[in-house]
Amino acid sequence: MTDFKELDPLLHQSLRLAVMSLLASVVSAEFVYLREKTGSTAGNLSVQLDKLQTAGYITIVKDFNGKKPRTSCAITPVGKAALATYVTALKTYIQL
Amino acid sequence: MTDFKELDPLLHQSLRLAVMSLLASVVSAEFVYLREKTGSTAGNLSVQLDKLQTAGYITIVKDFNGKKPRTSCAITPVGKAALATYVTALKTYIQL
DNA sequence: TATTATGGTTTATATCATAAACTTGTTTAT
DNA sequence: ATAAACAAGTTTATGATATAAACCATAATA
Repeated sequence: MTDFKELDPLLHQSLRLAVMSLLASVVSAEFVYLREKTGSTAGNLSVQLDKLQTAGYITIVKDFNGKKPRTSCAITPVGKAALATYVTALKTYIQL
Repeated sequence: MTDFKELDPLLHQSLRLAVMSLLASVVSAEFVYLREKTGSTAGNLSVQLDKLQTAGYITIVKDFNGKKPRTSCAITPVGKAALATYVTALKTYIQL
């Protein structure tokens, strides 16, 4: 130790990190599922998903499931790489 | 998984986490040492140390080393416990 | 036809992080 | 002796961020 590596500010936020964590292990996940799993409000989730998409960390696809709107999210290779880098950086702060 | 545990907002910030990480493994450390190790500005460090002290996570003692002012910081038991809890919570977000 | 529910988005505000400016005192140069 | 530069911090101004509340659109229900 040490030389603390910079922590990607986009991932260093609990809701966004939780979303990325969830998306890392599945092909894709729906908005409602993410909201329930994270316990977040829909508004907050909507804002944070936008930021992750803008950064290229996830893709968001909207369609309809019958008559209901459906928002599906998936992590991108860029997002996976960023998450891996983030975890590596975290290890310069805490012993895992 | 999962049930993401809440991340102590006081520790979920890079400079404060770096400081706590440094203090966790020593009896005490001086302001200048912490500034150099973290690469932070003095102003930012000053503010963040205050917050950690206010939370009871560290103690700050001021004295003089010859004629120079000296600020020494040490982690408290409360701070150590909070750090341990934080690490545990982090593990609900990332696989270690 | 209201009313409630579903699936979100927009935006207002309060908090936070940070650098810049400042303070207090010391050492060095002139 | 005076001025200039340095050391160790602190204070503050402001820009960015996180979040809940308010809102919108459509669908199902009473």
